[in-house]
Amino acid sequence: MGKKQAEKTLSVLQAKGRRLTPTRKALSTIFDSLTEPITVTEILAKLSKVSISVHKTTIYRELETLIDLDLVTEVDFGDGQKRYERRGKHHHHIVCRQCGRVVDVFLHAEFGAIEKKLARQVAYREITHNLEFFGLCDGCL
Amino acid sequence: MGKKQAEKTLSVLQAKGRRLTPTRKALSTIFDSLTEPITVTEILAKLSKVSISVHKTTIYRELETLIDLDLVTEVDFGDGQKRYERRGKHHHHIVCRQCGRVVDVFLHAEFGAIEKKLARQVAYREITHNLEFFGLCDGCL
DNA sequence: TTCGATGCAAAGGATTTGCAGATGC
DNA sequence: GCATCTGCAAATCCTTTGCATCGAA
Repeated sequence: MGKKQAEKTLSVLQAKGRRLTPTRKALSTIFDSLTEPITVTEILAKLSKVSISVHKTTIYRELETLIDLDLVTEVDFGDGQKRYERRGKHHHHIVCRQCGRVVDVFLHAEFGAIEKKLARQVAYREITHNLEFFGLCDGCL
Repeated sequence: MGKKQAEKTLSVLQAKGRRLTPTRKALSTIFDSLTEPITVTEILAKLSKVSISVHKTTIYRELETLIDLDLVTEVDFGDGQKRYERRGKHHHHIVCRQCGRVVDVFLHAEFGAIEKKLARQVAYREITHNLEFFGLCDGCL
């Protein structure tokens, strides 16, 4: 998926007056290597593998700034921990209930129609949504 | 919406060998009065209003059994606390980002089509989903 | 030098677990 | 009487906050 977006991320950070710390560089690289949303614990593990020891709190704060700058988004699989992925084309995910494997799902057209219909049904505006699918992947069947 | 489903709920509980405790009766009545999914804290507050003092733990355990018996479902608005509502016709919700007001949304037809298309795209089976909408309600605009 | 970044300890909030005592049936 | 319920204390987990120190620019 994304590769070399790390540089772009870092330059945005710099443009916004943030500093290019080692942690920040490493985290950006990690986001490039992802194929699915990642949790804070998983981020710490990956940093550890590269011999970078950072405090949990720092990661939470780092993610907060990345989200503020629209570089990263939060993903909620409803299992009590937040996941994060680099912001890109809007999409959803399907998660295997057994092994947790995640695959991206693109449903632009279909979902656009649903939101339009919804806007006609309810008196709400500026509608957004959170949608995730769950199932059993081929490997687990 | 639901009224007098309390009795049905209680008879199912009884049929499954559960006891009809005061808490259980009161909780069932509360579920009848709901117009939107409720949190554990809100349940405790409602019980308190009827002068019933129950421990938080009991409510968690009670909800667990109600879910096991398919009488109640969990709803996730992604704000860190679970919500519950009596199980009925499958639907979604739209939540006001400002005041939290919740309105039920029914999108059977449309969503059925989406899941079919999804099944063709990915190698996952027994697909379910979690979908909630957010927006600003007319009162808050 | 300066202000953002970081570590550490502690606080918070939701949910879970173990266990002894209470109670519906 | 017995199995289920319940309350209480404590433990977990994830995330946030306060504060003093460190370090990038």
